[in-house]
Amino acid sequence: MADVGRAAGVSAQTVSRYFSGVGYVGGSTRERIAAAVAELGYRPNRAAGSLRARHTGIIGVLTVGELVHGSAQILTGLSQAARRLEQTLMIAQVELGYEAEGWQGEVRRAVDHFLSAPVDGIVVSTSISGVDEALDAARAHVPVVNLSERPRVLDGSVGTHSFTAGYEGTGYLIGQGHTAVIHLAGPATRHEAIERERGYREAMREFGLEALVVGEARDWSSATGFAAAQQVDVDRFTGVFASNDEIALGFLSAMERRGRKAPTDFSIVGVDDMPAAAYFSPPLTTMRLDFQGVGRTTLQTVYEMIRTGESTARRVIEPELRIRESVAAPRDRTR
Amino acid sequence: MADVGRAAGVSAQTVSRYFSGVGYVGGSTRERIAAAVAELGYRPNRAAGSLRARHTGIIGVLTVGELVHGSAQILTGLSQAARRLEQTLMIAQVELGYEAEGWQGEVRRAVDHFLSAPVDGIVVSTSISGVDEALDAARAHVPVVNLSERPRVLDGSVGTHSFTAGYEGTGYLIGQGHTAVIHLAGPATRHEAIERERGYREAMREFGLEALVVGEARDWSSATGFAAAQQVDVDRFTGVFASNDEIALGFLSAMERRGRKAPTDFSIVGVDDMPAAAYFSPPLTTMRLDFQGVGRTTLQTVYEMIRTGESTARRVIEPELRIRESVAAPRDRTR
DNA sequence: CAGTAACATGTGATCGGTAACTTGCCTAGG
DNA sequence: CCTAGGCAAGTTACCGATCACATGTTACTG
Repeated sequence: MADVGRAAGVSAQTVSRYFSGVGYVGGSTRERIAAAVAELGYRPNRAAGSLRARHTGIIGVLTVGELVHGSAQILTGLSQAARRLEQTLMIAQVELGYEAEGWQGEVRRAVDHFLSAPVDGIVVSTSISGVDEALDAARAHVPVVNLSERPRVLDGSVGTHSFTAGYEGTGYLIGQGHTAVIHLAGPATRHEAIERERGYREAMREFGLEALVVGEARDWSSATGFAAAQQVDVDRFTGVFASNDEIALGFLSAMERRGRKAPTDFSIVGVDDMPAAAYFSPPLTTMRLDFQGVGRTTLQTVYEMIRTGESTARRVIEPELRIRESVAAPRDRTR
Repeated sequence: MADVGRAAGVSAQTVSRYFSGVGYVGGSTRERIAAAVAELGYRPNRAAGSLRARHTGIIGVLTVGELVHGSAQILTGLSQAARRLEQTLMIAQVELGYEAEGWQGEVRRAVDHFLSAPVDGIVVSTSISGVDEALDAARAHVPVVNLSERPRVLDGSVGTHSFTAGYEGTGYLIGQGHTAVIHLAGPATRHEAIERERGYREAMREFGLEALVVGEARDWSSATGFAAAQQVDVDRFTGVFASNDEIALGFLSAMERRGRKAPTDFSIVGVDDMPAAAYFSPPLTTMRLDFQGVGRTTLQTVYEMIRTGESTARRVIEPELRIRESVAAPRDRTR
């Protein structure tokens, strides 16, 4: 900055004002600085600036496991909003191991990494049981926004409404006349899966129907749905509520091998509305979740918390039923 | 650090040595520092450190458009490798507009943002025609690795081999007896799409067959494949090579509406091997691309370039045929 | 036993900015 | 005519680390 100042015939401090926009810089001075900047190819060094200013404009994003549809879309939304607010995203990924021990340490490491950067705030994308605890250390230093279905601290959290997705998805099936509706659960470690199942159970209970959860999921993959379809008794259900589209796809695939197609032999609804879902065979009726929107409001939320120092109230994004062709009224089996 | 040093009875410089690992720190001193660090909850400030040290350990990742299967997996690979090498990823996204003008400026803005951070290196994930030029400014300051099919500067670039994907995917169809093979192209702005088409054309040419590209793609989505299927003459082909799995899915879906199923009525092969592809109806034969691997070697490459200051030779990851059930020998139409 | 190398630590300058305060000018209001 | 306040800059200290260099100790070597 001193060099630029010299070239423009002003002090470094004035150049600093020119870039930061705080304080006054005269019109002609402004032009001379701009010229000097262009000529020298100068760019301010944010690492230096943030040292004295005590904020970096960096927001840490913690992701869990590989980026699949939902988390990738969330990240897309986060980075859209970050660009608009001129914040920088620093990402750290923790591998999702099944040995409970290792990954808590991983989270702590990632948090340390962030605080050391240092970041102005942290968002935890895709939350798992137990992250909350590992995050308390960070809360003391910077705002933390939890993108979670069941955050331990409600304020300053954002989430989709997975319970509603489960409740309405199942309700739609029931509304079409299905009474034997089974559920294909997602991984039990994930809050989204737990809430969707809870929504399913609640809907079934309200209508006096018996809930039945099929299979055991280790992940959100189609393999999970495929495996569930292989062990299910095809005569014991007419409706299926799947915890996500990918699982629904696996189920569809396995049922096709067993000679059953939706919506004639059974009906099915998923959750997510991944882009491919509209082209499944049949096109899948599903509870759409606006992941990009979730990402955007999440970033907006940390940003506000950073600026104001106060937690905002919990924000929730509601799912929306997308009717396609995988659901029909059940055939009368007694005939 | 001075505080920690005081608590441990040493100078700040020794604490610095303790953290950085360069220079000598005695055993008992090391323990006292560790104790002081734990007690004070101290964490070094990397923004400060990098100011003097003149490197930040941050690598900028430029992504284009929203994170879809390929780019999301690449990012996953990048961040896995980053964690292992103790590098930090800073991501910036540029929106993929169709007004040629705007996005060149966007790239320049993002590069500026990176250089200003400042980052030690830049990787450009998912390259488009013209990014190369916008990147030259950055090359003067830090190593830039281009994740591209046709980089303008070959050294220090990484890519998948899309040409091979096109060539072998088409070749497989031909090998199964198909002579009328059409191509569902990807967006013409993307190098991957161009190379896959080139591979397709080359294979057709070698066998003396006539190439036919159907439809016009604006993106990689299923809608593209769906639209192509609607305008194609079903009697003029038996084989289909799609530029990616998603497009193949759209095509499958539209053909099913027209009463044609693979592999009985036609055969089709895609590219990518997205997780869902194995559960399409029918399970899709496709050219698998190891995107996570691409991400990992890309990050490894920038890292080496940062350390050594020299460009590495171009690295290419080869696709691999995954045979499933969407391809069969063509039915004899004359009968 | 002097000389040298490895070990262990400290001192002062410095990286590139920003905060806080100060100075000087000009205009408007009482 | 004096003063308050907005405007336009400059001065100095400081953010939290690392670098280059200096110093003292111990161990080994010939």
